[in-house]
Amino acid sequence: MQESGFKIIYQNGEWLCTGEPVDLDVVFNCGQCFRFEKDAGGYVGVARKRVFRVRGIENGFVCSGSVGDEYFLRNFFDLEQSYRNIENRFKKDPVLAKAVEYAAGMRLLNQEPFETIITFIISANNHVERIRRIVRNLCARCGEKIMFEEKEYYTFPEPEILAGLTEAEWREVGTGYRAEYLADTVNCIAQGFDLERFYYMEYYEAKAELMKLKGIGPKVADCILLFAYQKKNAFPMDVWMKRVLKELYGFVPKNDREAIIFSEKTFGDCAGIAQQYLFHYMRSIS
DNA sequence: ACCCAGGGTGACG
DNA sequence: CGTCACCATGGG
Repeated sequence: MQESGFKIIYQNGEWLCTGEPVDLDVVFNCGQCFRFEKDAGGYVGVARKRVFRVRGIENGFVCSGSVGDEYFLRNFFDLEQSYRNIENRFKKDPVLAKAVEYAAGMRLLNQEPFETIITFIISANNHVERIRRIVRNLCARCGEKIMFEEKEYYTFPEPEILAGLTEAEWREVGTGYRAEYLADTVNCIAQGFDLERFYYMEYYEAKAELMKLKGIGPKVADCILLFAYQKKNAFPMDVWMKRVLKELYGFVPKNDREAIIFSEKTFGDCAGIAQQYLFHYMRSIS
């Protein structure tokens, strides 16, 4: 891993994080995270029970609010990893170069596993804006209220809380036919299905293990492994990525397995990061 | 009215 | 192993 050289300074009640250019519009709209909303002063959202505001500055960003400590920022914004270095590597591929140019300043966020699991079960066969609304409904109904800048925000509910929801109540939140999967998976986790082990588990084993949960197939498992467990070779193969392969690389795979093999060969060990640039780029030009 | 969305499940060969 | 209907919801 290439060091990014990020420096974090706490001054005047704010956390200054500088080291590489960061584009918050890309970070929060590239489809990895559904919990941060934009306003005149940047983005505000909740992660790991902390409510905070982020705004972009030259060569970095600034956070204010209940951030807590420096370690949280380093982890959440993946500050140990140099994305400038990755972007330069990706630029050798002419297609990726365009995606990187469009989405420069992207960073993968390290999100909380349980939240990521639930969110991406909801994401299946769904629209980004609708996923946002469903997650917002869920948090407002079951999360803990936190006041910030005179507004209400809600934490993502713990497994024990969501285990109390009936399938009908999951439907009321707007999850549709996924309600059955969600009720089952949440109960499984609340009863002890261990989520910590995936941090240390090898990618393929972790993927197979995650897919034992209802509502988690190959694609959703890859999203969870990429967005929560830092498995940067995980490559979520969704409809947009199939369009990328077909329209930008002229490759039409017979099935998902073939598509993933092509992607591994083309994008290497950081395929998941490449996927994120491509996902954002493909959606923008469609 | 029709098509689509960061797909997964279960049934059937 | 691969294929395929079906799934609830709302926006274009």
